[in-house]
Amino acid sequence: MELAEINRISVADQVASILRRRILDGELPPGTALQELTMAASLGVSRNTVREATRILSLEGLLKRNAHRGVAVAQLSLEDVAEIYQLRHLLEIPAVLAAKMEDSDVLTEMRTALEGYEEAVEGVDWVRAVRFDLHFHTLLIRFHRNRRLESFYQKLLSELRMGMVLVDLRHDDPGGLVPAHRRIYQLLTSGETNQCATLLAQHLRDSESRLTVVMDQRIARAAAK
Amino acid sequence: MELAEINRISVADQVASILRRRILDGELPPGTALQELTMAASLGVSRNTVREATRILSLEGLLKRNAHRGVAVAQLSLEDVAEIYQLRHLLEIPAVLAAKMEDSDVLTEMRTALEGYEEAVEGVDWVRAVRFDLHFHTLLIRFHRNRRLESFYQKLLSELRMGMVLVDLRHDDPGGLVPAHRRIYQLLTSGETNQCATLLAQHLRDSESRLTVVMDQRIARAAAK
DNA sequence: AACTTGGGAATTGTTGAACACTTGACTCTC
DNA sequence: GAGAGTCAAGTGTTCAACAATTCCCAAGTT
Repeated sequence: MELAEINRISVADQVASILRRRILDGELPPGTALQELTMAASLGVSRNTVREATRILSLEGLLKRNAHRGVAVAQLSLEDVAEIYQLRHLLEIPAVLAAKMEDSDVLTEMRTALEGYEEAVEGVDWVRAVRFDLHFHTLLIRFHRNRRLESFYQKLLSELRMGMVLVDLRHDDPGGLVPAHRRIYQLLTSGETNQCATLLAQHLRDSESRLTVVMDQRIARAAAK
Repeated sequence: MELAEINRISVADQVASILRRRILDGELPPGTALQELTMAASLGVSRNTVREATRILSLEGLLKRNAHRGVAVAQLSLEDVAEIYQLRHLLEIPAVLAAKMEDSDVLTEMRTALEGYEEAVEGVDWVRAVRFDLHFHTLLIRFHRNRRLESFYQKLLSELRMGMVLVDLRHDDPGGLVPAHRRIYQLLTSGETNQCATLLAQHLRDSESRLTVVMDQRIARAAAK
């Protein structure tokens, strides 16, 4: 039986996926206004279907709806970043502390993510690097073995990613955070979870301040104009 | 200027709210199948609007969509309950540990919730009691001062509430958990957060086992039939 | 010149009807 | 009874229309 990949995904969900990818890859930068009719025409679907898709994405936090004013790609504020990083601490630290020897499946996936990260940095592919960076952290959360938490976390990091792909490369070094990831991975494989947790906390603080600095500059530039 | 409460909520959102209330109050028990046309007619709105509402609720986890098979009120499994309680431990314990003296606003709200809980139990109003019980715990989460976390937690407890309002009263004492809440509140007001955390952990285990027992019985009865 | 005041034009919110497709039950045959 | 064909019911999607709201711009007022 060759029923493998029959298209069982509704059109609305497919549209949502397409838009999600475009937003997360930076094709649709934060603030971009989206028109229902235009999108419907360009995607070859009806307006109703587009509305369903935007409804999905606005509940995910990627789009922002304003009644009668249309939807726009959400824009992270500094408060949003602080909130998200607070949650990252709250959720990632206990995750590594809960890591067990039985979690070798997660560890192998983390190795793959790590290698992808390093390759992307070598190839100067910023979008890909961010994707692998955040995927690595999503895998940390998997130590909790909790599906609801994973999907919540995915949503959180998606919001963050939206802000990160936009940072100007000239103001930050994409590869600067690779060594920290490598050490975290090593400490996990050797079972030194406590040491790993402290390193991770440091890494998160570092990552947050990098993002905050860049966003500060952007905001200052935007205000000056 | 008397603009106070102009209706700025879209019809779809209103429909979603109505359905949400009916589900959480147990009017629509888990497993109930819902038909788009029937709902549209009974609510006096169009089918498209109903579809938007069901989309919202399915993303919240209250409804479950099956392609071409309609939507039904979600049904909690024992695994779901375990997952949710794992998250309650992960999130509520650090919340009370983070409680500060400045959080008196939250404490006064907790007092109100506590009183409502006690009244509901006296009046043998199970639905109201569960609502106040879970609202009390939502307030604990507020110590984190994190809006994203609060909305996630609200969603989690909604799922739980759906299962709790259904428990057969003959198999459980609605008021059994009141004293624990009262003590938690007292320990918070006196700033004994560490002691409060251990009591809370015990309370959560207690609450989980109560729910699990009742659900086990329901499942056994359903299987026997 | 700054401020209001009306129009429209454009866009979203909502409706109703239509049609394609899937599902589930029913019947009919062997 | 088991399997194949049939059909009604319901969902997925589209389309066209209209109502409601916002935005913009020109005209008038002070």
